[in-house]
Amino acid sequence: MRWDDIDKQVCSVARALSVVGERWTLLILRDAFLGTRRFDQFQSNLGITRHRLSERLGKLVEQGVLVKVPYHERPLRYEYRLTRKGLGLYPVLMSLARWGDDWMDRGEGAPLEYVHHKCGHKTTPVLTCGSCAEPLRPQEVTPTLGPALTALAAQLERAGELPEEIPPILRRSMREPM
Amino acid sequence: MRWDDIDKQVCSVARALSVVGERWTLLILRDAFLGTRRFDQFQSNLGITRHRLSERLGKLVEQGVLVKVPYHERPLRYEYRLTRKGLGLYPVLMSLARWGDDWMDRGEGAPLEYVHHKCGHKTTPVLTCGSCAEPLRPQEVTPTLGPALTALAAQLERAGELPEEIPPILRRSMREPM
DNA sequence: ACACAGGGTTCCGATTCGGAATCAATGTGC
DNA sequence: GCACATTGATTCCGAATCGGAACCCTGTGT
Repeated sequence: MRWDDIDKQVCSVARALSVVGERWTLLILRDAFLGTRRFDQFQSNLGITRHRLSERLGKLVEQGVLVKVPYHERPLRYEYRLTRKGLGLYPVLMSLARWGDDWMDRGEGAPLEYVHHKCGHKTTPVLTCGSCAEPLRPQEVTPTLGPALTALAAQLERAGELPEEIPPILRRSMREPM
Repeated sequence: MRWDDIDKQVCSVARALSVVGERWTLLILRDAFLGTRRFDQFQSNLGITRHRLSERLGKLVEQGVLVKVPYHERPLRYEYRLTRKGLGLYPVLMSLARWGDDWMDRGEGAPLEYVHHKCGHKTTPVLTCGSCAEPLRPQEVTPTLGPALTALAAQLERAGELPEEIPPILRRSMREPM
């Protein structure tokens, strides 16, 4: 399978990665969350080539993750800002940063720390359950078929499909996790 | 800058991506979290080529994200299991999945849902502050220099550096975020 | 008229990817 | 004993992607 076909999969992770899964894209977004907005700032911060940067920014705008906002008329200049969709990637970036802090440290401690305004403390981000607010651990979560896959499964059943025609995501979700 | 040099950056996101930022790697890990363990299962679930899969698995093992555990002697066969380091990526995967559910839906609802054993509810993962347990929003968090960067900054100051020699991450972290 | 800044685009050689075939080490069925 | 399957790793090749550098365009400032 070609990489550009992953967005066709019935899998949210695959679909997310079809937008942010290319080289540099998440680093561009990290910079955006730290306040970078202009083409040249991105370019010199990241050390990405102008060509690649332009390509990635274009795709992110196309996908609604960033918007081009004019900050200067004549000559018309745009800056790139996170949309609500883009801001939604905050947990992804923070989780990556936390994992990097925890597991990729070189003995000098974390590069950045994060102060949470509400409580005034340095924060350690934790993924919690939206229902009970407990930390979410992989061993304590069971994936089940959601609407999209139940529909698909029913459809296949009506068609009287053979086992080997079950799409990967269904096969996967039928096994016991972890 | 070449992509394989990003692990040299003083940035946790960059370091994390040097391990999990290549094509397919996060999809392999998604499968691992759903219970996939054997080479051929990964291969047929993902539709990745054997060559690429072997390469990616090798790197993940090298980096300590997966371990090869023998599940059959003679012929010696290994399966790939998540280590503690690998399990630490759960928030990254869940956040990606949630973002995909929220923003990449095609009108059929989520592919998978997740039941949390503790509370018995379908869970929506939320990133919260480890200190005050409130949801963590980008606007309410200020990044500050951590140990690694304060040390670096002090070092540069002693050397009496010129502004343009300030490394990207420092330049970034000096600007006002968002 | 000339240099400069911001924001790209074009071109080219190098790297990586995808697909398919091949190899290899052990079994298993008959 | 021999064909065959399993579980991978390895090789080869054409296609796609990447990295580096040069070039372009619009407007400004002098």
